[in-house]
Amino acid sequence: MNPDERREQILKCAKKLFSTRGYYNTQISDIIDEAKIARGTLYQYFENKDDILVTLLEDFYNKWVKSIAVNSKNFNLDQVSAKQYFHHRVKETLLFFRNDIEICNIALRMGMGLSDVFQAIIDKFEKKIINLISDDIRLGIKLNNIRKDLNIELTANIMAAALFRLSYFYFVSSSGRKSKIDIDSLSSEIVDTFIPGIFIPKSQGK
Amino acid sequence: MNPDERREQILKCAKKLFSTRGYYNTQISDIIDEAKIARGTLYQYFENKDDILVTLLEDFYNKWVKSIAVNSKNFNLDQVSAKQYFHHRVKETLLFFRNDIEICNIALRMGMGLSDVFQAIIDKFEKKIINLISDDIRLGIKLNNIRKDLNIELTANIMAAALFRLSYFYFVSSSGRKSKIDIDSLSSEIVDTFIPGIFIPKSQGK
Amino acid sequence: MNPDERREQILKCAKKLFSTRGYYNTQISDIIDEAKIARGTLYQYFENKDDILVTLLEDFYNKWVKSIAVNSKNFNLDQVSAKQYFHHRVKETLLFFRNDIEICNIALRMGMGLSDVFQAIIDKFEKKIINLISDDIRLGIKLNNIRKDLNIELTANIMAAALFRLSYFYFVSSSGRKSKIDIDSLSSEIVDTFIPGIFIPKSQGK
Amino acid sequence: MNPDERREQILKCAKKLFSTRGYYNTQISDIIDEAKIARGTLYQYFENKDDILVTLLEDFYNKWVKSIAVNSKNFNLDQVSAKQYFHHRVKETLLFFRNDIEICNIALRMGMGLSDVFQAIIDKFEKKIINLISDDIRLGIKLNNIRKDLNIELTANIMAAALFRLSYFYFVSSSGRKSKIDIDSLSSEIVDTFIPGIFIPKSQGK
DNA sequence: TATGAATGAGTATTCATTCAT
DNA sequence: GATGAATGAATACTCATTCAT
Repeated sequence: MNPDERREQILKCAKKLFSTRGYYNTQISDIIDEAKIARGTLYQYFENKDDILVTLLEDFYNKWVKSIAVNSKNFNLDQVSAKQYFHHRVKETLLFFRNDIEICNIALRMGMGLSDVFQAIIDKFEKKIINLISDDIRLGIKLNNIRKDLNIELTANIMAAALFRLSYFYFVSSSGRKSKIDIDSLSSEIVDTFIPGIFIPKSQGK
Repeated sequence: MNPDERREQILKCAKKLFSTRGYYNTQISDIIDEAKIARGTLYQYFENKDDILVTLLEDFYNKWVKSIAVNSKNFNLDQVSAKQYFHHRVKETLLFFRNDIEICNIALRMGMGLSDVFQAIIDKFEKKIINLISDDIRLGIKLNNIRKDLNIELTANIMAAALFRLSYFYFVSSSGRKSKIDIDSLSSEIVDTFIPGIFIPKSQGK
Repeated sequence: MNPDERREQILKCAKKLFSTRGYYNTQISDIIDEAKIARGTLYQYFENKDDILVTLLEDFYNKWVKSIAVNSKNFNLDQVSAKQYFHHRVKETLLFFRNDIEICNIALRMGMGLSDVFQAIIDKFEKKIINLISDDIRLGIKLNNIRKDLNIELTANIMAAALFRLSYFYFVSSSGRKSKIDIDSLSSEIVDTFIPGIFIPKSQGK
Repeated sequence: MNPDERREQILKCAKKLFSTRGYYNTQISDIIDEAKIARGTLYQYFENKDDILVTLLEDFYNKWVKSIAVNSKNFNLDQVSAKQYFHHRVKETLLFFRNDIEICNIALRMGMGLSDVFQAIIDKFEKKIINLISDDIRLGIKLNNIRKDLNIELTANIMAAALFRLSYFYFVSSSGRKSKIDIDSLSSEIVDTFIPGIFIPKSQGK
């Protein structure tokens, strides 16, 4: 096995383990066991444990940037509708993620590795919120407010994701911004984004 | 300070630290320094480090369940429109999250505490994807395909969140389900969910 | 409950626990739980954990000394045979030990408190040696060398105890004595002590 | 130093310390200091502190079982007298114990490691009981009831050991047996076991 | 006297990293 | 390059003891 292959093999094993157990719950021992190499060998290819994850994340980032460039190049905007373009973008993104689920699991902070005890509670919470949204959608369908052909599971996931992300974005990461966030108008904007795609238009809407 | 207060104080300090540095980068020493208590005191209130996080997460979950119950009770479905109901739900959720940003940061897996090196790369990636979507939206606006009054930042965040979450949901967490996911139809469903709320309807769409 | 009673109660609980789990595997918490008193109360009656065991052992020693004095006084050597005197001594000793099994368990170093894992191995070893001696005795009975009416279990225990104790006494505790121990003559003396009480005399013994 | 040697070295140092100070008064730091190795090295060879003692005890047990097998094989029962056989067994046992005094000290529950304070009281008690028995033997000799050539120290130790062990055996370890122990007959059996080897036969016994 | 919250020195254990072979 | 034994700083956790109420 030549150096490059060995390096790839270590990355592959580390990625698998990081994605499954999380970074902090994966030990160097686990990686060398999985890769069937000696402890010292790993340190010939990577400076330290951090270096492995940094390499994985950088690789992921670079592939992503490259994939965008390729996708954009192969696409002639003049020949497709806006909808087709949107569809294309979404599809390419999903394909890119599906192509390497493990690294996505790491990079999208989905499997950053809490022990099972913690994960269980978080899973319970997420299930609860998805169910709650699903119930609301079903109610809307029953009351003839929401499209009957809606994929409930998918919509609930999008909603939950949007609320999580926006909470994080507006309350945590941009907490230093000048203007305070107005929850009321934020809610309105979210609602307005989703309603047309989900709700059945009413002739005389209240 | 009575036992209940002390317990709360420890939880508060731990939450702050977990949310800032992450669970694995927070040491017991950090917590007791922050709380200005002795090492042993912490272990009179919590079995171990895990127990602290579990308590925080359980508390969060329970508060969430309780808040839903309260919100549902105070709301008379007959007297409001579907849109008002939707708006109410979204607003209450955002308020709940904003009310305790730290725990959300932990529970929503946003601040699970990676060291700065990793965080930097992930942030770079997220910024990239948000920018990409924003650029697409701006292009759509320029081409008169997308509503001019759209909150670009918010929409880009929702899109990104949806794509992350759905990738995780369909490729990772439900990887055991019977039917394979068809990326094409999944993309279509996503596109259909968003288009009506974002795009300007065309009489004769290209 | 008056102070003396409380003190006795603590000693009683501690003795029970020390005897069962051993000194090092019994915590102050265990004692106060068992005695149903507060942590601080214990320290009003005893200086520290050591003090409790020292008190128990000293009490035991003093009772023993006293019991000997009483037994000796009540016994008129002129009116009994040597055998009766021997029998009396043995009986009184056994009665004294049986009267407070827990403290004996501690003081006779039988239950000085190893965790179960260790105890299991030691028990296995002791059972093995007792069985081995028992088998030898049975063989002797079969070959008509040993009295048929012998209590095998009791004899095997005496033998094992003698060998353990003498090993300790001659090899460990008196290892500083001038003359080296001659194993051959030591064995002969042991054998000579036991043979007459166990073996069947032969007309022409080899 | 190869792995096996290192392992042996650690065991040797631990055995020495356990035997001298006792298990609970020996720290990992003491062992690594004694073995002149790093903290982590110890944990490469043993799972934890318990594991070291378990290994020592298991080794001891296995050596013992093996030694019995060897001794039995090398001995032709047909060519020796019962007394010779008995002598052989006793001698082999003593030799085995003397061969590794430290582990015996641990396994025979003689040196399970109490702090000096406790040990002092127990020693006082044991000395007292040995002296008492010795005095009785001397009295018997003076009164011409007991053999003049008796090794008083050895006999007193055997007696004491027998009484300790039997108390433990009948009052503690077999406390679950059906029939209650009759102290009187137990005493008689003990007396009968010892008298022939110790006492001078009388034509007309008092 | 009784209480039990608070203390912190002490202890076992982990695990990334090094380096001689 | 590859190996894996050795390292030791870092860390979680324990538990006898104190002391304000």
